[in-house]
Amino acid sequence: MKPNCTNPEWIGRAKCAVCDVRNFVLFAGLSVPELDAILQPIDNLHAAPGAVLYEQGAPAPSVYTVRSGLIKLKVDLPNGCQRIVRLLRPGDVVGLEALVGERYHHSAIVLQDADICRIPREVVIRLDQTSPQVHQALLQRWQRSVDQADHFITALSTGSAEARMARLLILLGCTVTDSDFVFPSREDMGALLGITTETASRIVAEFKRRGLVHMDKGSYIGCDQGALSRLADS
Amino acid sequence: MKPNCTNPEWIGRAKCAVCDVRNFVLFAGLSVPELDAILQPIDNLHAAPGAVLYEQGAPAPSVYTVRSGLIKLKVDLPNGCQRIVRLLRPGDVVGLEALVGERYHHSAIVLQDADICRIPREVVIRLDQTSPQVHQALLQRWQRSVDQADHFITALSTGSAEARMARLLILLGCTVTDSDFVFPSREDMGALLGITTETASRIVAEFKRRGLVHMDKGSYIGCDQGALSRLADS
DNA sequence: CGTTATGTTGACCTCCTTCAAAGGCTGTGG
DNA sequence: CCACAGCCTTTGAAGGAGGTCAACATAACG
Repeated sequence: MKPNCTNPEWIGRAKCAVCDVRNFVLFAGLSVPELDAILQPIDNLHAAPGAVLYEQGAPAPSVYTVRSGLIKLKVDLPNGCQRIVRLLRPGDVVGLEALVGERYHHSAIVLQDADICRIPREVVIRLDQTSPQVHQALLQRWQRSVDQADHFITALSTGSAEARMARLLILLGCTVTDSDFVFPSREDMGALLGITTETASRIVAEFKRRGLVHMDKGSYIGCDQGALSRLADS
Repeated sequence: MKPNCTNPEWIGRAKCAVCDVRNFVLFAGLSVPELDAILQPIDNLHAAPGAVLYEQGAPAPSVYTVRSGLIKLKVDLPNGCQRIVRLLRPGDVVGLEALVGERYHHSAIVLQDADICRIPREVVIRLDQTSPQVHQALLQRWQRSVDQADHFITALSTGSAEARMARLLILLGCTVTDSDFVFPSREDMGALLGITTETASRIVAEFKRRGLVHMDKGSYIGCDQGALSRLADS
């Protein structure tokens, strides 16, 4: 068995040179020698749901890239409530604020079994300065964060609770490539959409009754994309 | 009268070397010779409320820096509604997506008399590659966009309409340095907070009755920051 | 001075929250 | 294997917050 990031058994030093997602994550475009020079401080992590990558307000020494799984970025509000402001999926970069600031702005928590690379900020800063490709990729990731935040405003924080839920399911449905996909908890759905847990539960239950989503014992099977899209545009 | 960006009469070629906001906008850190080399294609614009810098989906040739005034970024939703996803103020950069993409993602519209510099994307891209200071400033501006978007999610799209309005007034209150500050229309407030125009009007009227905000014929005078903060944290 | 946008207010009703209780799944220990 | 606790989901009932539609007031403007 050769060490390979795609092997779930293998945790530890990342081998980005043989990493399947290398081509669409941060280091796309680097040559193998370039990669070797910076691989040492990079760690590959496998995290189960509930694992915390970092906490809001904590010192920010590292940036993370998501190789598989699903991560939520959560903000604690002054009144004690919580709001999820982003969902991060394979190819996304987490904690970019580490490159320009001292502390993380959110708490990053694993929602679905995740394979993650942790990269010291100094490594990324140096690469950003020496490699035009990495630099360009970095700008694109930053813009991607902005786009995702905008999507949370326009799609998940606007309109009726039903329409928001339909849009969330469409967003999540895009990730259904592996069959072990599981729904977020109703509580997380509420925090994603700015509604209560009960309302989230009611709407999902109603969708199931209407045949818009199919699931067996909590695990996702499929959904009626057309009907959901119609609800989303209402 | 020497040509100076801070002179409202003077519109046209920007003289960033003598620009008062140079030190806190994009080109901070550049030497005067460096500035001279890239000033030619930069235009200084003075825009009245309602002016459109660019439209959502249009080709994106330029980036803008805000020297004074207030700009809104608006998104048109599939159902015909509109949502404001950001407010941009002096020191902010507008249309960063031009640097990594072909088209603008929002419509940028002037809310309050604005003084703006329009910079061709090629100029910024070149500076980004040649000047470490500009490069660093660019990353910070991008992160700032993310932070502002997050703030729209957590502060202006979460909680009761009353609490959102209080947070919006606090946000706007920070800009009250000049006395010609004017409130956004109730319609814009609704689009900012994800509520209807009528609800926005009701809440503002109620705030005025309760003495939380003071205004004379639509022009802002002052507000009770303490009481607003208490409402915002409810 | 009429005309048109914008702000305000009322009445009604829908949607969502709140509080409460019941049902289901999982793990643990007897 | 069963009993029980704990957590999450579901559902109910009541109330309130906000949307909708309409009328009216006020300011802006030619």
